[in-house]
Amino acid sequence: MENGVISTKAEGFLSRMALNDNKAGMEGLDRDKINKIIMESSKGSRFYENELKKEEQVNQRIEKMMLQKAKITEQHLKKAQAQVDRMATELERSRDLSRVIVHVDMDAFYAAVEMRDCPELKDKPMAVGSMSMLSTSNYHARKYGVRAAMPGFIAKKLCPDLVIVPTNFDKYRAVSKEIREIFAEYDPHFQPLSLDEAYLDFTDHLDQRQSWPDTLRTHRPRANLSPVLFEDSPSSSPCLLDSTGFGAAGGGFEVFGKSAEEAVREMRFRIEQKTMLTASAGIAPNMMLAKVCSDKNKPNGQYRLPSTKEAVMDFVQNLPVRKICGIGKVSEKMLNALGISNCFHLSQQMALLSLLFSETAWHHFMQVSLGLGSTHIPRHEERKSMSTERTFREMSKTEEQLSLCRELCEDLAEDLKKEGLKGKTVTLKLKNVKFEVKTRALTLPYAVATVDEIFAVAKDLLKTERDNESPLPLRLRLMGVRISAFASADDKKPLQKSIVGFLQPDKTDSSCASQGIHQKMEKEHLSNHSFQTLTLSNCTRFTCPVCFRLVETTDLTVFNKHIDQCLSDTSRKPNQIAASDSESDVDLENDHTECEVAGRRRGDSEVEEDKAKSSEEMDSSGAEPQEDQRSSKNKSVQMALSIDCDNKTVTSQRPQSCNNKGPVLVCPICQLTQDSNDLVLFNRHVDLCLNQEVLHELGGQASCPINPPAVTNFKALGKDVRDPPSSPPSKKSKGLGPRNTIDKFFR
DNA sequence: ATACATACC
DNA sequence: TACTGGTATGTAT
Repeated sequence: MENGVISTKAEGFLSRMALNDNKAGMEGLDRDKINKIIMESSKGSRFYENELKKEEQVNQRIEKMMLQKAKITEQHLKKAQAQVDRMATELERSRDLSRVIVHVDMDAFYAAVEMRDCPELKDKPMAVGSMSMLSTSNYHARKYGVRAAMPGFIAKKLCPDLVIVPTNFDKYRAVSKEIREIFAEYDPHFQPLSLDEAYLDFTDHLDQRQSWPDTLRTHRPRANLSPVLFEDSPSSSPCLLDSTGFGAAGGGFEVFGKSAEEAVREMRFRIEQKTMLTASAGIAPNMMLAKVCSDKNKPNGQYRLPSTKEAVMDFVQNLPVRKICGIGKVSEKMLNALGISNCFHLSQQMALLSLLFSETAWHHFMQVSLGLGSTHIPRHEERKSMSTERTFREMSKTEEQLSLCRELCEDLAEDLKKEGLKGKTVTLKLKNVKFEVKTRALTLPYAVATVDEIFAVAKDLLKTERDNESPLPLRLRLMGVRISAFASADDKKPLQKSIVGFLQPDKTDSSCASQGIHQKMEKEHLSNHSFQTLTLSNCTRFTCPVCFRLVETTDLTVFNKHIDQCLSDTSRKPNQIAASDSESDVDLENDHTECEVAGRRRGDSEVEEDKAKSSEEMDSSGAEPQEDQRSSKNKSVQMALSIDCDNKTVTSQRPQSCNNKGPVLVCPICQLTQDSNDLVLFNRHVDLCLNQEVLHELGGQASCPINPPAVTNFKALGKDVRDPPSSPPSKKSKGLGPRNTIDKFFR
């Protein structure tokens, strides 16, 4: 409690709105006065009302926790304590103090860049951002309580003279590149956390450094630097304060020592020379501690925590929990409710925490309270999602929402393309004018990347939300689209393996199957191999992956020709695959790019089809041509299968060998258990799955995001498959012609 | 798998 | 007038 989360009764609740002065340059502010202004600026706004609501939720969580706590007996605690102690011993044994981990963080990065480039700003309170939101503020502005994540209009009330500079990301990125070049010299495997921040493992550098001659540790000011950026900086690097001319005349060299502190000081010196911006750093035996340390002497300072257990424990005990990366506003408040405000309390209450928090949470607390953290920096991790979102003034018109949605999908598709990624899960994010946030996601059985594919899903999700909104319209202030579940090598291999297994269930032909596993093949080749396996195991007839017809030949060339034919039919047919492009613009009345996603969660497609079509309707199902509506849904699936080749209904076949499968059929492609034991239906389902996979591999042009139905579920296929959203034909034929593709596929 | 909350910059 | 945008992860269902 002495940490003073709650300092005035006025904010007895609403800790989320109050000033967050847990930040360098914000010590000793008149918090009450500042909070009063913040509250007055916000009160009554929709934002404020929503914060109130969220605050209430947190309070209830805390209440629930306190009730739990009340039920805990001495017995429980004793047992928990024993477990905690055991674990502490275990963790203690794993303590590694041998690494030297550094966390570097540029000081007020965006603001500093702007000040550097506009000297006018240097002695003014300034912030980077807009009237709506600030990204960061300089130290002068922080004295007024102006800080990152505060809206500009409130900042202006706190500090009427505040200058707000718009963000200039390209510039920050350029500076970021410069500092990363320096980081790389100390640790080629450094981990960037953002444009201005990184973890480095200095251990190896320091080892080498011990044998370096002075010359390698000597650096000279390259240019005259302006006076310190921050008038109140506690310290500055030695030897760069010569404002009279070039460097420190003659004696402007500095030889840096061999210690960790010296190496880090050198790195910061070089950053300042190169960018005219200052950085702060923390040096510690692990990442968790290094991060806290870098904040300690901010700005333009560094702090080294010695690599001894005593120093670490001493440091940690006095650490407010809020300083720990991962403990934010809410966790802090929950811990405070238990009388825990620093890490000493944390260690004292560990048994209790183990009973009140999830395993991951209390394990984290445990590590923190022992001063433990990662001692090696994880290698660059692959991204797990990609998203784009936009805030705007109230938007209620369906057509505007749709076209915005499409725009977002376009941006996302473009970004995906840059990184060559495809994902299976599309998530739509909506925030209404009351600041209530909703996310709606759908996972497809295959990865997608194009605008049309993503939009088809996002639009469907949006439509569903709109349909469920009780007093229409949907009044939005933000929309976002995210894609995740990226297709990766890890993802593909087991999948392909299972296809092989499926195709040869009773053959002991291990040579073929194991080839697929042993040979290190690229994704494309892996699938290629699967089809070879298919054809080889079936010797005289090949199944076309596009039209599913059996081709009676032993000659791969002949078979390839057949597939080429099918594929070129695919891209030519104006009414089918390629049809949607010309009308891809959002058009409420004639939106034939609509691709219903089958198997939707609420199972409401039948309901939708019955709905009367209104002029404001996103749904275009009512306007769909009815010619292909079948009395038998079964038949529509067959139609779906035949689309790419011709109009004939084709029954696909599978090797007899799979007829001896047991009664429970699991599709090897989508992994879903099928309800029916009918092998014909089952085969058909697998065909559909395979077809989609393959068509996507062949260039992603030919299919729309349909969930291949379970054998008992044939919803919504007839229409969707015939009228899918697809890439423009021009794009399709470019660079990825059928000929090339197939050659690559089969050779 | 989905939805929502928390956290970080 | 006006309270972000991008990513990861934890928690609950």
